[in-house]
Amino acid sequence: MGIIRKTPSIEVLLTEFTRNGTAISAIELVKRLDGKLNKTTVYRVLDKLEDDGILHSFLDKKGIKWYAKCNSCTHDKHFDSHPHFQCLNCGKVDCVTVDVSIPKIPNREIVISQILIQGTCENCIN
Amino acid sequence: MGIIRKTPSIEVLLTEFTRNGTAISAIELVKRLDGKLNKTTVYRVLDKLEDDGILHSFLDKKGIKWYAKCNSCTHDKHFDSHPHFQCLNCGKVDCVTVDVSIPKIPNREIVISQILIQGTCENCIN
DNA sequence: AAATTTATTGCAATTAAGTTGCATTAACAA
DNA sequence: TTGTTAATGCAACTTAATTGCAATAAATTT
Repeated sequence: MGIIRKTPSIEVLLTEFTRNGTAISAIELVKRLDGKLNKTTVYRVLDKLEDDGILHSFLDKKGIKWYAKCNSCTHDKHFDSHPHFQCLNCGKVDCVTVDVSIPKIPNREIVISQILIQGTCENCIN
Repeated sequence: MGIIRKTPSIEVLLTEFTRNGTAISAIELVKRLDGKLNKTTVYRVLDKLEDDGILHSFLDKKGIKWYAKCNSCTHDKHFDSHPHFQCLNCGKVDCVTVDVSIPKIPNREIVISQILIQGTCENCIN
Protein backbone atom coordinates (compact mmCIF):
# COMPACT_ATOMS: atom_id res chain seq x y z
CA MET A 1 0.00 0.00 0.00
CA GLY A 2 1.47 3.31 1.06
CA ILE A 3 -0.18 6.69 0.77
CA ILE A 4 -0.44 7.46 -2.90
CA ARG A 5 -1.61 11.05 -2.87
CA LYS A 6 -1.11 13.63 -0.20
CA THR A 7 -4.55 15.12 0.21
CA PRO A 8 -5.95 17.63 2.70
CA SER A 9 -8.17 14.89 4.21
CA ILE A 10 -5.18 12.86 5.23
CA GLU A 11 -3.49 15.84 6.80
CA VAL A 12 -6.62 16.92 8.64
CA LEU A 13 -7.07 13.47 10.11
CA LEU A 14 -3.45 13.02 11.05
CA THR A 15 -3.51 16.37 12.81
CA GLU A 16 -6.30 15.10 15.03
CA PHE A 17 -4.09 12.26 16.16
CA THR A 18 -0.98 14.35 16.70
CA ARG A 19 -2.89 16.92 18.74
CA ASN A 20 -2.86 14.53 21.69
CA GLY A 21 -1.84 10.98 22.22
CA THR A 22 -5.17 9.36 23.01
CA ALA A 23 -7.19 7.14 20.76
CA ILE A 24 -10.16 8.60 18.90
CA SER A 25 -13.26 6.78 17.79
CA ALA A 26 -14.32 6.85 14.16
CA ILE A 27 -17.72 8.39 14.87
CA GLU A 28 -16.11 10.99 17.09
CA LEU A 29 -13.92 12.00 14.16
CA VAL A 30 -16.91 12.06 11.83
CA LYS A 31 -18.70 14.41 14.24
CA ARG A 32 -15.63 16.51 14.94
CA LEU A 33 -14.93 17.04 11.25
CA ASP A 34 -18.53 17.53 10.20
CA GLY A 35 -18.76 20.07 7.40
CA LYS A 36 -15.05 19.72 6.81
CA LEU A 37 -14.85 16.09 5.79
CA ASN A 38 -17.46 13.66 4.62
CA LYS A 39 -18.30 10.65 6.76
CA THR A 40 -17.31 8.22 4.03
CA THR A 41 -14.01 9.98 3.54
CA VAL A 42 -13.22 9.78 7.23
CA TYR A 43 -13.85 6.04 7.30
CA ARG A 44 -11.88 5.49 4.11
CA VAL A 45 -8.88 7.56 5.11
CA LEU A 46 -8.75 5.88 8.52
CA ASP A 47 -8.84 2.54 6.81
CA LYS A 48 -6.02 3.53 4.52
CA LEU A 49 -3.91 4.93 7.32
CA GLU A 50 -4.32 1.64 9.13
CA ASP A 51 -3.30 -0.26 6.02
CA ASP A 52 -0.22 1.89 5.85
CA GLY A 53 0.74 1.12 9.43
CA ILE A 54 0.23 4.69 10.61
CA LEU A 55 -2.84 4.02 12.73
CA HIS A 56 -4.14 0.89 14.35
CA SER A 57 -7.71 0.14 15.24
CA PHE A 58 -9.64 -1.78 17.84
CA LEU A 59 -13.20 -2.07 19.11
CA ASP A 60 -14.41 -1.04 22.53
CA LYS A 61 -16.94 -2.90 24.65
CA LYS A 62 -19.80 -1.38 22.71
CA GLY A 63 -18.39 -2.36 19.34
CA ILE A 64 -17.33 1.19 18.50
CA LYS A 65 -14.21 1.43 16.38
CA TRP A 66 -11.26 3.39 17.76
CA TYR A 67 -8.04 4.43 16.14
CA ALA A 68 -4.69 5.35 17.62
CA LYS A 69 -1.28 6.23 16.29
CA CYS A 70 1.05 3.31 15.82
CA ASN A 71 4.48 3.23 17.31
CA SER A 72 6.28 0.53 15.46
CA CYS A 73 3.77 -0.79 13.00
CA THR A 74 4.37 -1.30 9.31
CA HIS A 75 1.82 -1.98 6.63
CA ASP A 76 2.89 -5.61 6.82
CA LYS A 77 2.53 -6.12 10.51
CA HIS A 78 0.54 -4.39 13.21
CA PHE A 79 1.93 -4.58 16.71
CA ASP A 80 -1.39 -3.69 18.18
CA SER A 81 -1.41 -6.32 20.86
CA HIS A 82 -0.80 -3.87 23.65
CA PRO A 83 -3.84 -3.31 25.85
CA HIS A 84 -6.21 -0.42 25.35
CA PHE A 85 -7.60 1.31 28.37
CA GLN A 86 -11.04 2.89 28.33
CA CYS A 87 -12.17 5.13 31.17
CA LEU A 88 -15.68 4.27 32.28
CA ASN A 89 -16.07 7.79 33.62
CA CYS A 90 -14.85 10.17 30.91
CA GLY A 91 -14.74 7.75 28.01
CA LYS A 92 -11.14 8.47 27.10
CA VAL A 93 -9.28 5.62 25.48
CA ASP A 94 -5.55 5.22 25.17
CA CYS A 95 -2.89 2.66 24.53
CA VAL A 96 -1.23 1.12 27.52
CA THR A 97 2.44 0.46 27.15
CA VAL A 98 2.63 -2.64 29.26
CA ASP A 99 3.37 -6.07 27.95
CA VAL A 100 0.73 -8.66 28.62
CA SER A 101 1.87 -12.10 27.72
CA ILE A 102 -0.80 -14.33 26.31
CA PRO A 103 -0.04 -17.91 27.32
CA LYS A 104 0.21 -20.54 24.64
CA ILE A 105 -2.92 -22.64 24.32
CA PRO A 106 -2.50 -26.35 23.53
CA ASN A 107 -3.24 -27.28 19.90
CA ARG A 108 -4.10 -23.75 18.91
CA GLU A 109 -2.26 -21.17 16.95
CA ILE A 110 -2.65 -17.62 18.15
CA VAL A 111 -2.65 -15.02 15.40
CA ILE A 112 -3.91 -11.86 17.05
CA SER A 113 -4.94 -10.98 20.56
CA GLN A 114 -6.78 -7.96 21.75
CA ILE A 115 -6.96 -6.73 25.30
CA LEU A 116 -9.44 -4.13 26.38
CA ILE A 117 -9.25 -2.84 29.91
CA GLN A 118 -11.96 -0.69 31.39
CA GLY A 119 -11.78 1.28 34.59
CA THR A 120 -10.97 4.71 35.90
CA CYS A 121 -8.25 6.78 34.27
CA GLU A 122 -5.64 8.94 35.96
CA ASN A 123 -7.74 12.09 35.61
CA CYS A 124 -10.93 10.60 36.95
CA ILE A 125 -9.53 8.52 39.78
CA ASN A 126 -9.73 11.25 42.38
CA MET B 1 -32.82 -9.54 39.26
CA GLY B 2 -33.29 -13.26 38.89
CA ILE B 3 -35.57 -15.00 36.49
CA ILE B 4 -39.10 -14.07 37.33
CA ARG B 5 -41.10 -16.39 35.12
CA LYS B 6 -40.10 -19.71 33.70
CA THR B 7 -41.09 -19.40 30.06
CA PRO B 8 -40.50 -21.67 27.06
CA SER B 9 -38.22 -19.02 25.53
CA ILE B 10 -35.80 -19.23 28.40
CA GLU B 11 -35.71 -23.01 28.25
CA VAL B 12 -35.22 -23.04 24.47
CA LEU B 13 -32.30 -20.66 24.71
CA LEU B 14 -30.67 -22.41 27.62
CA THR B 15 -30.90 -25.70 25.75
CA GLU B 16 -28.84 -24.18 22.96
CA PHE B 17 -26.07 -23.45 25.40
CA THR B 18 -26.15 -26.81 27.15
CA ARG B 19 -26.06 -28.66 23.85
CA ASN B 20 -22.35 -27.92 23.55
CA GLY B 21 -19.88 -25.81 25.42
CA THR B 22 -18.96 -23.21 22.84
CA ALA B 23 -20.07 -19.64 22.75
CA ILE B 24 -22.89 -18.65 20.40
CA SER B 25 -23.42 -15.29 18.79
CA ALA B 26 -26.70 -13.47 19.24
CA ILE B 27 -27.46 -13.29 15.51
CA GLU B 28 -26.64 -16.97 15.15
CA LEU B 29 -29.26 -17.72 17.80
CA VAL B 30 -31.75 -15.44 16.10
CA LYS B 31 -31.24 -17.35 12.84
CA ARG B 32 -31.18 -20.75 14.48
CA LEU B 33 -34.44 -20.12 16.32
CA ASP B 34 -36.19 -18.36 13.47
CA GLY B 35 -39.88 -19.21 13.46
CA LYS B 36 -39.58 -20.51 16.98
CA LEU B 37 -38.60 -17.36 18.80
CA ASN B 38 -38.80 -13.75 17.82
CA LYS B 39 -35.59 -11.80 17.30
CA THR B 40 -36.49 -9.29 20.00
CA THR B 41 -37.23 -12.08 22.44
CA VAL B 42 -33.86 -13.69 21.78
CA TYR B 43 -32.03 -10.46 22.50
CA ARG B 44 -34.09 -9.76 25.57
CA VAL B 45 -33.79 -13.22 27.07
CA LEU B 46 -30.04 -13.26 26.47
CA ASP B 47 -29.82 -9.92 28.21
CA LYS B 48 -31.79 -11.21 31.14
CA LEU B 49 -29.77 -14.40 31.41
CA GLU B 50 -26.65 -12.29 31.53
CA ASP B 51 -28.15 -10.11 34.23
CA ASP B 52 -28.86 -13.23 36.19
CA GLY B 53 -25.29 -14.47 35.92
CA ILE B 54 -26.19 -17.48 33.80
CA LEU B 55 -24.57 -16.26 30.60
CA HIS B 56 -21.83 -13.76 29.98
CA SER B 57 -21.29 -11.78 26.82
CA PHE B 58 -18.44 -10.30 24.85
CA LEU B 59 -17.82 -8.84 21.42
CA ASP B 60 -15.64 -10.33 18.73
CA LYS B 61 -13.33 -8.37 16.45
CA LYS B 62 -16.21 -7.47 14.19
CA GLY B 63 -18.36 -6.13 16.99
CA ILE B 64 -20.67 -9.14 16.97
CA LYS B 65 -22.08 -10.07 20.37
CA TRP B 66 -21.40 -13.55 21.69
CA TYR B 67 -22.76 -15.34 24.72
CA ALA B 68 -21.40 -18.25 26.70
CA LYS B 69 -22.42 -20.10 29.81
CA CYS B 70 -20.97 -18.76 33.02
CA ASN B 71 -19.09 -20.94 35.40
CA SER B 72 -19.00 -19.00 38.59
CA CYS B 73 -20.84 -15.82 37.86
CA THR B 74 -23.60 -14.33 39.96
CA HIS B 75 -25.94 -11.52 39.04
CA ASP B 76 -23.74 -9.28 41.16
CA LYS B 77 -20.42 -10.10 39.63
CA HIS B 78 -19.34 -11.49 36.30
CA PHE B 79 -16.05 -13.34 36.23
CA ASP B 80 -15.80 -12.98 32.51
CA SER B 81 -12.18 -11.95 32.40
CA HIS B 82 -10.96 -15.21 30.98
CA PRO B 83 -9.92 -14.96 27.35
CA HIS B 84 -12.19 -15.87 24.49
CA PHE B 85 -10.75 -17.67 21.54
CA GLN B 86 -12.16 -17.21 18.06
CA CYS B 87 -11.09 -19.44 15.21
CA LEU B 88 -10.32 -17.44 12.09
CA ASN B 89 -11.02 -20.51 10.00
CA CYS B 90 -14.30 -21.99 11.25
CA GLY B 91 -15.54 -19.06 13.32
CA LYS B 92 -16.04 -21.09 16.49
CA VAL B 93 -15.66 -19.15 19.69
CA ASP B 94 -15.09 -20.56 23.13
CA CYS B 95 -13.89 -19.63 26.56
CA VAL B 96 -10.29 -20.35 27.38
CA THR B 97 -9.66 -21.49 30.89
CA VAL B 98 -6.27 -19.94 31.34
CA ASP B 99 -5.53 -17.12 33.70
CA VAL B 100 -4.09 -14.02 32.12
CA SER B 101 -2.93 -11.58 34.68
CA ILE B 102 -3.45 -7.98 33.75
CA PRO B 103 -0.70 -5.92 35.33
CA LYS B 104 -1.64 -3.02 37.54
CA ILE B 105 -1.41 0.32 35.80
CA PRO B 106 -0.17 3.33 37.82
CA ASN B 107 -2.94 5.71 38.91
CA ARG B 108 -5.66 3.71 37.25
CA GLU B 109 -8.31 1.42 38.61
CA ILE B 110 -9.10 -1.60 36.51
CA VAL B 111 -12.72 -2.66 36.62
CA ILE B 112 -13.11 -5.10 33.75
CA SER B 113 -10.74 -6.51 31.22
CA GLN B 114 -11.55 -8.38 28.10
CA ILE B 115 -9.19 -10.52 26.12
CA LEU B 116 -10.00 -11.73 22.65
CA ILE B 117 -7.63 -14.14 21.01
CA GLN B 118 -7.93 -15.03 17.36
CA GLY B 119 -6.18 -17.85 15.59
CA THR B 120 -6.68 -21.44 14.57
CA CYS B 121 -8.63 -23.82 16.78
CA GLU B 122 -7.83 -27.42 17.60
CA ASN B 123 -10.10 -28.75 14.84
CA CYS B 124 -8.75 -26.49 12.13
CA ILE B 125 -5.06 -26.60 12.95
CA ASN B 126 -4.31 -29.66 10.81
C1' DA C 1 -61.31 -22.46 39.25
C1' DA C 2 -61.73 -17.80 37.90
C1' DA C 3 -60.00 -13.34 38.19
C1' DT C 4 -56.11 -10.33 38.50
C1' DT C 5 -51.58 -8.69 37.92
C1' DT C 6 -47.75 -7.75 35.29
C1' DA C 7 -43.74 -10.02 33.13
C1' DT C 8 -43.02 -11.70 28.67
C1' DT C 9 -43.62 -11.95 23.83
C1' DG C 10 -44.27 -10.63 18.87
C1' DC C 11 -44.45 -7.34 15.40
C1' DA C 12 -43.23 -3.29 13.08
C1' DA C 13 -40.64 0.52 13.06
C1' DT C 14 -36.39 2.68 14.39
C1' DT C 15 -31.44 3.47 15.48
C1' DA C 16 -26.74 3.97 14.47
C1' DA C 17 -22.16 2.57 13.00
C1' DG C 18 -20.28 1.50 9.13
C1' DT C 19 -20.32 0.36 3.88
C1' DT C 20 -21.19 0.67 -1.17
C1' DG C 21 -22.07 2.54 -5.87
C1' DC C 22 -21.35 6.03 -8.69
C1' DA C 23 -20.57 10.48 -10.62
C1' DT C 24 -17.40 14.33 -9.76
C1' DT C 25 -13.10 16.36 -8.39
C1' DA C 26 -8.35 16.94 -7.90
C1' DA C 27 -3.34 14.91 -7.21
C1' DC C 28 0.42 14.32 -9.73
C1' DA C 29 3.02 12.25 -13.48
C1' DA C 30 4.08 12.58 -18.36
C1' DT D 1 -1.36 21.42 -19.69
C1' DT D 2 -3.18 17.38 -20.40
C1' DG D 3 -4.42 12.70 -19.13
C1' DT D 4 -4.78 9.18 -15.75
C1' DT D 5 -6.81 7.52 -11.83
C1' DA D 6 -6.90 8.01 -6.78
C1' DA D 7 -9.67 10.48 -3.65
C1' DT D 8 -13.96 12.66 -2.45
C1' DG D 9 -18.98 13.65 -1.65
C1' DC D 10 -23.52 12.28 -1.72
C1' DA D 11 -27.30 9.27 -1.32
C1' DA D 12 -28.75 4.96 -0.53
C1' DC D 13 -27.94 0.75 1.73
C1' DT D 14 -26.60 -2.87 5.25
C1' DT D 15 -27.02 -5.03 9.49
C1' DA D 16 -26.83 -5.90 14.45
C1' DA D 17 -29.27 -4.38 17.92
C1' DT D 18 -33.09 -1.51 20.24
C1' DT D 19 -37.72 0.57 21.19
C1' DG D 20 -42.78 1.28 21.60
C1' DC D 21 -46.82 -0.82 22.08
C1' DA D 22 -50.53 -3.96 21.98
C1' DA D 23 -51.42 -8.87 22.84
C1' DT D 24 -50.39 -12.91 25.49
C1' DA D 25 -49.58 -15.87 29.26
C1' DA D 26 -47.05 -17.01 33.80
C1' DA D 27 -47.94 -16.99 38.40
C1' DT D 28 -50.26 -14.94 42.36
C1' DT D 29 -54.53 -13.85 44.68
C1' DT D 30 -59.28 -14.42 45.63
